[in-house]
Amino acid sequence: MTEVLPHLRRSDARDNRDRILEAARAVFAADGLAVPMRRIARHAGVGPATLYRHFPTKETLATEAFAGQMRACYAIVDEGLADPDPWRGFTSTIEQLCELHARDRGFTAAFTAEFPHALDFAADRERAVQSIAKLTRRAREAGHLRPDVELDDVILVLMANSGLQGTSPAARVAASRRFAALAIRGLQA
Amino acid sequence: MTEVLPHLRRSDARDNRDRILEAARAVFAADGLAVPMRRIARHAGVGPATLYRHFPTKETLATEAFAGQMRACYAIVDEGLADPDPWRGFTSTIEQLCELHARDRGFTAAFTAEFPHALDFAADRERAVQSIAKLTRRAREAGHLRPDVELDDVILVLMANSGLQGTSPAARVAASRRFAALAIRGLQA
DNA sequence: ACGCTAACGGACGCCCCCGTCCGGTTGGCT
DNA sequence: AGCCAACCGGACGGGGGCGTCCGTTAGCGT
Repeated sequence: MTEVLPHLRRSDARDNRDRILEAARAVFAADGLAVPMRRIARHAGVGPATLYRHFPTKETLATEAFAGQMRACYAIVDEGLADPDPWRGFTSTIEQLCELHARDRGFTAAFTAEFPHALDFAADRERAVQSIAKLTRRAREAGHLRPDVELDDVILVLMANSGLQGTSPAARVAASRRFAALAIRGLQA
Repeated sequence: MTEVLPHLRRSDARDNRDRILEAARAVFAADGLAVPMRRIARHAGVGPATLYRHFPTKETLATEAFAGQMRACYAIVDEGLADPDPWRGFTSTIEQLCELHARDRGFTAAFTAEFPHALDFAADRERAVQSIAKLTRRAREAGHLRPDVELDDVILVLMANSGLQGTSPAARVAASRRFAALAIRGLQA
């Protein structure tokens, strides 16, 4: 009963955990999800066993590593919904989501293709998709989108955006920006 | 001097070569370029050595396997250029190219990302790109495209299209069709 | 200061893919 | 029919990623 907080890790363990997550974010963002676990371990200055102890699978690692990006996604769509102007809310959401995905190769892969077999993202993703649906409906009903535009069309745009794999991150972001503008015009009434 | 046709292979060799190419087309189309060479060999009912003898590298194999698709690409853009209506030529080219890429995962990868280090496609690709540029210019000058649309925008659309990786081929084609329509509207004046 | 145990990481065995060698097979020509 | 060279494919050694074990280190509580 003395164990009020039973699972506080030791300080070095916490440090390592943080370093691993930081390394994972960097490596995933640069080279996607298909990198060897050991590379992340090396980048974090940690042995393979330590990596596996903290994160038994790549899924668990990715889930935690991308938690921030996931929150950013929520923030973007929530901000879009909070905008009193339906059209501006819609367009800025699309633009920002596209840019976010362009900045991080790994997150894109994790978000769209989910994972070999369903990530913890599934639920989160669902929530985000619901919000995007709401955003889309609102913009359409305000007469800014073509009447036949559905949620699926917006998803289509986001998926297509993930195909923009320029060499440098800067090129990806630039391409993504142009693409978002083009896609928005394609959806507009 | 009796050797009028010096390099006619033996019949079994030709058969195997054909079977390998057929297998490569099937496997590449279904699962992309990142498949083990041995899987193609097994699918063709051939030993690994035979595969490597005919095609020393994956590049050489892919180049020959996709020769047909490459020709199809040319045919599409040439047909577009031959169309007296610049707009119809432009749109039908985009639509057909998108569909072609949706039907074949491997070809998409080979065409866009080229290859680890430049495929024989490079020259062919260049030729196709030139034609697309011509097609784009023509449609723009006819006033059907927004004045600021460049070749790069069309390339952007084709690259984005390659990001549409639905599970089934049918879903990919469907998504691709919708996407092409959306993109064309986005480029239109 | 000291011991206890959580935590570390080098090393191991496993599996899959790669590209090649070589003994056996078979098509094609006389 | 019989020869010979072109051709085949099983087998081999190398390399790399995987997930785990275990002897050692070092945080933390007393």
